[in-house]
Amino acid sequence: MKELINFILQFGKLNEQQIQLIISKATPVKFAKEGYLTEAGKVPRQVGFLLSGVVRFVYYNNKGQEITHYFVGEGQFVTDYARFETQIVASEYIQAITPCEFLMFEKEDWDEIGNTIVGWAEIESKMAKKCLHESIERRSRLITEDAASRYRSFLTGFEKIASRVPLAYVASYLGITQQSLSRIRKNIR
Amino acid sequence: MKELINFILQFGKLNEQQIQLIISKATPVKFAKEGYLTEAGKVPRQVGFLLSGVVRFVYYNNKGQEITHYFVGEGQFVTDYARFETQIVASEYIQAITPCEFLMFEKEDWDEIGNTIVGWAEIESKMAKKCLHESIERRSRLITEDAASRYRSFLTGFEKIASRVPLAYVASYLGITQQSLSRIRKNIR
DNA sequence: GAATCCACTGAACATATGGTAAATAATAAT
DNA sequence: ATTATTATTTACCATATGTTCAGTGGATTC
Repeated sequence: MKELINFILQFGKLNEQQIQLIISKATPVKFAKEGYLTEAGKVPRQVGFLLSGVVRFVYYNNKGQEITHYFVGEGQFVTDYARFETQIVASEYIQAITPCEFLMFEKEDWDEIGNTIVGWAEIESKMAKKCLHESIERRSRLITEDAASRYRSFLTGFEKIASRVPLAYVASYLGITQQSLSRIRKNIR
Repeated sequence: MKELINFILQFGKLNEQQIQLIISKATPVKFAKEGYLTEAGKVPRQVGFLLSGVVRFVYYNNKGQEITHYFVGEGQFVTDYARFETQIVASEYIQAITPCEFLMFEKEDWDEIGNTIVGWAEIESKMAKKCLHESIERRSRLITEDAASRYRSFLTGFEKIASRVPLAYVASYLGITQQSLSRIRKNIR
């Protein structure tokens, strides 16, 4: 629980009562490897705070290609934010790459937290803006760096999880083929 | 003013009093072509709602290359959100590509709006999440589409402003050189 | 209206990455 | 252990895009 609270405290203050409210709504849930936290076509009903394991965000683009667009490791919230909030059918999958442990929040409880804790919307807004900023940075790398240097950025940016992610997913994330990434890895060492 | 209010109403409800508060804080401001709304190294003090003109978001990456990472046309808010909010020194420039007319909000007034209007943080949060979602989509195109098809996406996605943006900026946005874009344009027609 | 500047186009060659197909290596299943 | 399955590496050639350099056309300035 400590990880969860500390994570949130990065974005705003909470008093003891508010912390207790959050904790009271969190349910420990485990996912097996390759389990789906969110599936395209379904409405996301939960947000999870990832305690252990690695997760990827996946979708199929209009050419039917599977794109892994992000990885999340321990110590982050995981959900299809936009669709969770609006309760619209998701367009992406969130899949456990390794076995995962979450602290899970149901939509109703999450809403209660939002309605009860003054300043919660601001906390969420800050989280979203941080994600936005990171997303812009990632796009930037895609434009200005070649695949080898993007792979190096991946290795440092996802240091703790890099070794736990299959190469094919990493290649998709980097925007190259598996074969290219394999070639790059050979030349880097 | 109508454009401004309608834009905000997409993200949440406002009563008449709240609308009046927002209007009372908006100041019309004009920018000449190539003027800077925000400069890297300075703390952004304003948010502008763009009434006419086109603006680009620019930064210099660690290789010193100038990257145009986004365009905004009429009917959108324009600022370095994250830096404006946190009042941290900006890392990017926001530059008028054409002469621009804004409804400008000073930081203090924007804060007052935020503190006065119940539900404002939620509105901002939704705006940020929408931006985040678009940002992810753009990254996706970069990964899965070749330059020609990205250019076509640009033409439709920025239909109203495409013709007003110099080719070099578009090329930078698409992640290719000016020469490549020129070549692509030749082959598309 | 000449001179200057800037945006854009074009061509020739270099290179990174893709596509295809196959060979190994690692992991899981029996 | 053996087999079956999946993940990764390799090799070959095709191609999109980069790089460099030059040229053209349209603005802008004097």
